[in-house]
Amino acid sequence: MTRFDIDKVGQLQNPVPRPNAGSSPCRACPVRHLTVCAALDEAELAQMSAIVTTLELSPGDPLFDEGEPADHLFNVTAGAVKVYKLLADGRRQMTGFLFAGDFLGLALEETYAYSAAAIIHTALCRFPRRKLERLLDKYPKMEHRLLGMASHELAVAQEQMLLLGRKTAREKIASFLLMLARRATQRGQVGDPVSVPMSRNDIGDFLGLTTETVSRTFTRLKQDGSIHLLQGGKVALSDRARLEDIAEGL
Amino acid sequence: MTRFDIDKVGQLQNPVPRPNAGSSPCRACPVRHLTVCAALDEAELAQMSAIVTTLELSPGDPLFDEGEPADHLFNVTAGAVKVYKLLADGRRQMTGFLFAGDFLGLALEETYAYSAAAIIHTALCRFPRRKLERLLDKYPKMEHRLLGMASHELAVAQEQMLLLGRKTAREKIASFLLMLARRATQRGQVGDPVSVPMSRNDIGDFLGLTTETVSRTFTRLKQDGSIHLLQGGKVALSDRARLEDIAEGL
DNA sequence: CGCTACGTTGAGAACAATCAACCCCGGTGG
DNA sequence: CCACCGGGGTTGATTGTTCTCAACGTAGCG
Repeated sequence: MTRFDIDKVGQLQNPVPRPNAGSSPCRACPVRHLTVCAALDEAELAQMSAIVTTLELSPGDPLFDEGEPADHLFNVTAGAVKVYKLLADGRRQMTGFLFAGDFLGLALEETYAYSAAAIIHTALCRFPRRKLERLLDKYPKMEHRLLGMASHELAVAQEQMLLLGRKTAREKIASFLLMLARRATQRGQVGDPVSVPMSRNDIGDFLGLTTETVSRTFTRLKQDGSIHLLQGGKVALSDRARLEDIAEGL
Repeated sequence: MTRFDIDKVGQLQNPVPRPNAGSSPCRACPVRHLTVCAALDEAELAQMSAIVTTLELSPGDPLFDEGEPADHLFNVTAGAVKVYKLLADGRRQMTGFLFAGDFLGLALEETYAYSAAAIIHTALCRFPRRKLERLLDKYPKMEHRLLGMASHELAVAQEQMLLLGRKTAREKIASFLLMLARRATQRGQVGDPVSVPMSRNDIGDFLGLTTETVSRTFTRLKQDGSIHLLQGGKVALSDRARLEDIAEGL
């Protein structure tokens, strides 16, 4: 399937933007308020529009691999992306999941420090790094906003270190579900039956667990009545207070 | 002991700077080339000098705690600092160790998202956040440099997630020693008998291990001939190539 | 000269990993 | 139309790495 399946990407409100379509595709961007571009005025937005192209990915499609020249930065406009690092023997650590409005490529190095691939059908904006950096020089306000985002990413990363280093499987899963719910709410989607579009294996690689342990832990949370597993990768947070307690280690 | 023990802080080349001493204490800063301040011209440096104060900490002294209003940012000029987060029941995750030249407080939020304390005798520069932010508005070049640093921190954090989520105790210790060595070299100190100023417990909380496992793993690496434990918390990397292989999971 | 903090080592327990079987579902092709 | 196949998910049995609990050694400091 190469055609973009709009039904699979619930959050996509508008027709898919085409590469360089119209005078200012960014103006109509459905996720603009969520991301870097929110800070831009008309003139800046026009400049962004001039350098941006859009692309779509099918489930599993790689976006880039660790070590490649980092020629582009991206903004997810719909769908879901996984970001990960690998060890030589294939062990994998997800470093993040990205959804509509999330920015990708903040590490402004010469090569990508991680790999990225689509989880489901996904639409992105792509910015050439060189050109974007030139814009940043011109508009410090954009750089300021980027610093704010990097700063927030850093806080998230530290929270994830706490999870990976010190939480039990049960606490990890609870934290994970609550994080997905919180982020869904932030971008205006439903947070309670929370959408979990990634596989058990992907979740395991995010939480430092195996597929089997993820599956078993879901089962036990279900038996406890803390959650309910629904159709289509949705999870109902039946007892959110309990989940919060579990996530905090109480 | 409240007096600053200069012998314990090998990297301190100059007399300890005093609060607001001289017209421009930053000009004489021994670690200026390592940090944000490297990018500054004379005028900017003078402005930094005007808002900076210095302070010293004894081993174990807290710098700030998670949740406190984030009124200050810091720059370590000598010594070593640990940064960590806690769970309600006392489980602790170090999110980083800071040495001379390292910047602290990049998360520009209203409150600190983590706690920080001195490991050994430590000297720091302290910047009021409000005033520094005003300087950032005025000098985009400084903000640019800060973004670069945040971006680098992000890459380091992702590497640490890989370590915490997917590496064995042995691989974690090897990675840790090599990281300390690399960073010591970068700031111009000796990297081979590498200085390890933090306790086994601190190391464990950084690597997601217990004191005992850290100790046992050191012992096994010593038995293998990969390392030698020396006096004064120094570790000789007897077989660095082997350590590199272990750290990569080979 | 003890006290305390830190480090090391040992024995046993526990949590998660591994190995393996099975189910379910969707897609494919006979 | 249905049998086959493959991927993802669940569950079970067993293993193993790391944790826990405990004892002991050592060094620094009052």
